[in-house]
Amino acid sequence: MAEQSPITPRAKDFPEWYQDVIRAADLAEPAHVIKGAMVIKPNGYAIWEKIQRELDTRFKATGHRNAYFPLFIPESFLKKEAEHVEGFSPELAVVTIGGGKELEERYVVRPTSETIIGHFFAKWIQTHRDLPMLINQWANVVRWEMRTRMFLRTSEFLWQEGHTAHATHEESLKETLQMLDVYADFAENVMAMPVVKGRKTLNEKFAGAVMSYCIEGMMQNGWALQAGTSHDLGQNFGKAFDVKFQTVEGKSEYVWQTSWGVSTRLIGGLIMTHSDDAGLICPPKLATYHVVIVPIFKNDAERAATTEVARRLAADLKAKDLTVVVDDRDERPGAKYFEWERKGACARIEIGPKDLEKNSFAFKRRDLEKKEFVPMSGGVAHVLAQMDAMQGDLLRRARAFRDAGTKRQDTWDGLKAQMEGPGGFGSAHWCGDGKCEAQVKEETKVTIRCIPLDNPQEAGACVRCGRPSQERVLFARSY
RNA sequence: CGGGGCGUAGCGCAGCAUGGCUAGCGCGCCACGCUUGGGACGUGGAGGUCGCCGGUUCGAAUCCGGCCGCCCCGACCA
Repeated sequence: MAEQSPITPRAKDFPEWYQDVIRAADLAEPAHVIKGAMVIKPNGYAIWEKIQRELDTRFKATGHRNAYFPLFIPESFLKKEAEHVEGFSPELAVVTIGGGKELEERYVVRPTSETIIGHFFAKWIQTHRDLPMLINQWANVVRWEMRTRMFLRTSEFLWQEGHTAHATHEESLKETLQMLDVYADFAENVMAMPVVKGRKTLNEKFAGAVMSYCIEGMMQNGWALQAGTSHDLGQNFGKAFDVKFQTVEGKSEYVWQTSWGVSTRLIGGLIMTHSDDAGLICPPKLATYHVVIVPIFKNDAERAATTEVARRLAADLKAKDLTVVVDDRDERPGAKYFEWERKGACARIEIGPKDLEKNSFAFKRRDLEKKEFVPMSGGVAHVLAQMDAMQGDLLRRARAFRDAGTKRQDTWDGLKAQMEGPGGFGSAHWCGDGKCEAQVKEETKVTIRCIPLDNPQEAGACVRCGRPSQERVLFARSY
């Protein structure tokens, strides 16, 4: 009776569990009045803000500068790169009327900004001295989706898109891989989400790119999540938008470009990597609430005493840059515990009459079962140490899960059995033929997530057709 | 775009095949009391143009017609 809207257990229905966690933690809700759209609520947006701050710092540290380009893109721009328009046209929102009048040229609501940025790069870049051009944009984009899932796929989403131009392919490729490393480092060290860095197959690459690279994570249901992409655009957009520069030798050449992005989808990945049946679990580096302190009392005198100590401890913790809430609402303690667990507070501290006597407090980490009693004297240090420990433990646990879910498969039957059963990553040989890849997808809904970078080269036979192969790729169901 | 479902209080639903008086229930919300070391309880209370438009009828949440919207399942995607 006490429980309001229970969270569906993961084992029973994973997608339902996912929605429940988002609702229980008050991260977001479907907009309902707009098809496929969502409202990111303060608890969810706070996570995005931390993601932004961390990434933005890393982008700046690698020499990039932020800029902002228009939301609307002339439809003709999209059409300048053949593969690009073909890839995106099914999911475009198009503006046909402005100010009550039919537009002379229709505007596309950006699904991504390569084209409009290409247009401006052409104006901004004249000589090799203007290169490299290193730009990032924080923006919203719209892709008209049939199938929506909160954070993972909505018709409008928030993201960051880096766009750079270089004098040589060597340089642009280096940039592409550098940003992939930035993403991977961020995913693991901030989100505590282990990822595989890899190269996309030609079927899976970005429309208009020469080669796409990605980081892939494994969610708790064994599905893969593409958490970030970095594209080597070659000279495709340079040629489409006539982005030329004069070389040192005085010759005119097209620039070599890259683009790379991560989106609010990361929040979905965060949820599906760490959370449990009790609700959200968030690594301290991204958590909205680090510590919640609940005073325990039986009468007004105890209330005053425990609340006073709770406030003092809260102040000490806040001084160490932790986000702390003293929950002194007139509710039963148990109800508060469940609420903060749902919302993903990293730790809970209880301070009751017995603690005042012993000059200690009760400490419970969100990701661990046990509750421990900590002397008030070293209390702050203990909490700080536990935040670090939790950050590390979450990554270790997620990595162990990912590794256990990654299996070498040398036969088609073996791979199929894994994909139809527990899922996870199937590491298997592939001949490199897109037809084989398509066949696999047709039969099992499984796709090649990536060809891991630094892949060991070994002789083998394609798991589908038996033709010779030099390396293994990762197969998985994906979002 | 094909298949299915739904629209009644903030949320979840009942009521509707057989029209009828003042439209119910659970949770949540507000007030007061009592409680507070893992989801308490009592009493009182607020809250609805029944998705929209039209029709049938003395009378429509309920029957008929149209429209709109959203969700879920399939082909595409960060």
